[in-house]
Amino acid sequence: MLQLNYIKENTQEVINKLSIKNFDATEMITKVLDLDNKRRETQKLLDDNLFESNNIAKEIGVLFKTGKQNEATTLKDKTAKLKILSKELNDKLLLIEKELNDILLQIPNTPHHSVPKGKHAADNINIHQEGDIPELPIDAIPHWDIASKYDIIDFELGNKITGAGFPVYKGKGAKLQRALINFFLDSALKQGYTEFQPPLMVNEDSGYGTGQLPDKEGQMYYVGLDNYYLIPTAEVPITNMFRNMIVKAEELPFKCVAYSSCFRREAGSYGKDVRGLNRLHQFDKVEIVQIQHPDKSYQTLEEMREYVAGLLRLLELPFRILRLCGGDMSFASALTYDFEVYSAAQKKWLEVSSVSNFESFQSNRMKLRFREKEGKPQLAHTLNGSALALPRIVAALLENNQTNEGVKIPKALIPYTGFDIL
RNA sequence: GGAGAGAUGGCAGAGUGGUCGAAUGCGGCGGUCUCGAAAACCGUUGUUCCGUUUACGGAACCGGGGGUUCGAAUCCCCCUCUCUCCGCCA
Repeated sequence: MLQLNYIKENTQEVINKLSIKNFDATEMITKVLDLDNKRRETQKLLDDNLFESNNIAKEIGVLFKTGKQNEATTLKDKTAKLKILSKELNDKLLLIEKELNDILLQIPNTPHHSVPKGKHAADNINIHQEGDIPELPIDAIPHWDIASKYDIIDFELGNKITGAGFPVYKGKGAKLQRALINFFLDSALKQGYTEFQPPLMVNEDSGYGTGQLPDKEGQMYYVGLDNYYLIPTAEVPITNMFRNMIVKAEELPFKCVAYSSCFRREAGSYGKDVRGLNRLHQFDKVEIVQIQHPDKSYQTLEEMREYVAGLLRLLELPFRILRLCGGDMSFASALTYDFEVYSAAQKKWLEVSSVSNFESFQSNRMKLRFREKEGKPQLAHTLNGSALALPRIVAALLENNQTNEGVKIPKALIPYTGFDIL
C-alpha cells in the first residue's frame, strides 16, 4: 500500500497518477486525510491521558511502600475516571486506524511516470519485437491437437480426475515440462539467483503482504479448514520470506528464484481463451524475485527484462515486449512489462511473463525494510517476473516447431530433454 | 490424533505484580591503547506512533487478542505457533 506520508505530502500527485490506472481516488484520499487528522488528534488525547494515569500509578506505588494507605486510596478514586476515558479513546483510535487501514489497502499502487494511459490490453504499447513469425503449412494444427496426436498431454484425463484446467502431462510431454523447469532454474542460477522451494500454500498474512488480499480473494483457492491459500505464483511465498524484516543495505539485492506449481481459480474466464494450455487452473512456473534498494530498482527491472528476453531467444520463440498501460496493470505494480510469444497455429500472442517493479507498495504492507549505516530503516523495493510460465511456452513450442517428422526441440533444451524431436 | 513443555531485544538467556524497554553474555557501532591489528578497557546499541522539531518530551510494543489491577513481561481466559514423547505415515 501507499505510504500515508507520501499521500499527505503529494495528495494531488497521487490522485493524478492513479487516474492513469483509471482509478478515481479523490474520495478515498479525502477520507484518508480526514481519518489521519482524527487519528492524530485522538492519539494525542490518549497519550496525555495515559501519561497522567501512569504518573498516578507511580505515586500510588511510592505511597504504598511508605505505608500511606489512605492517600493511596484517594488517588485510586481519581484514576477511575481516567481509566474509563482512556478506554473510550483507545477504542476510538483503534476504530479510526482500522478504517484508515481498510481504505489504504484498497488504493492501488501509483504507476511509474512512463506508464501510458489506457483502458485495456489493446492500449498496451509494443516496445520491442524480435524473432521471425513462423510460416506454417495450411494443415498446421493447434497445440491441443498436437498434444493428442503425440499423446503427450491428456486434457480429458485431467477432467476425469480433477476438472477442466488440470491437464495430465505424459511421456515426452512430462519430460519436456521437467526439461523446461531445469533449464529455467539453471539459467537463473547462472545469473546469481538463489534457488528456493517454497510452500505451495500460504497463510492470510502472506496474501496481504504481496497484495493478493483483499484485492483478489476470489482468484485464489482457499483451504478453509486450515485457513490457507494455494499460491497463484511463487511470488507470494518468496517475497513474504522477507516480511517483517530489517536488512542491511549492503545485503541488497536479494535475488531469488523458485519453481512452483501455481493455482488460479480464473473465475470469469471462458471460451477460446481457455482452450488447451492457454489458461489453466494449475500450471508450472519459474519465478524470479528481487529485493532491491529504491535507487537501483528500475535498473534492476531492466536487467530482469533483459534476462527474460534472453530465455526466449534461447528457446527460439518470436516474442514481443509490452509496456502495460495503466488500465491493464495489476493492483500492486508501478511498472510492468509483459512478454508475449507468438503461437503460430492459433495465430495468437500468448503472455508468458510479466516483469514488475512494485516499488515500496508490497514492502510497506510487509514491513520489509533496510537500513543504511546511518539513519532510520526505509522501505525496500520488490520486483518479480516470470522466468518463465510453462504452459504457453509449451503451446508455442508445439505449434511453431511442428513438422511432418514431429515437433522439433530448440537446441538449448535438448541437453535437458534428451531428445531433439517429439 | 493423544500427552506434556514453551514463545522475552540481532542472537543466547535472566526476570513471576511497582522507575523493567527489560539484567547478563555474544554480536554490532564509537573511543582509549597501538606504526597497524588483536587483546584489554570505556562508552553506545530496538521498532512504531504523537507533540515540539539537530536538542527534547510523551505513548505503545516481552507470540496475537481479551481480562483482573491504581499499576502486568510477570496473574487469569482464548487463539496461533514451536519443541519433546506416543500413535500414524511419504
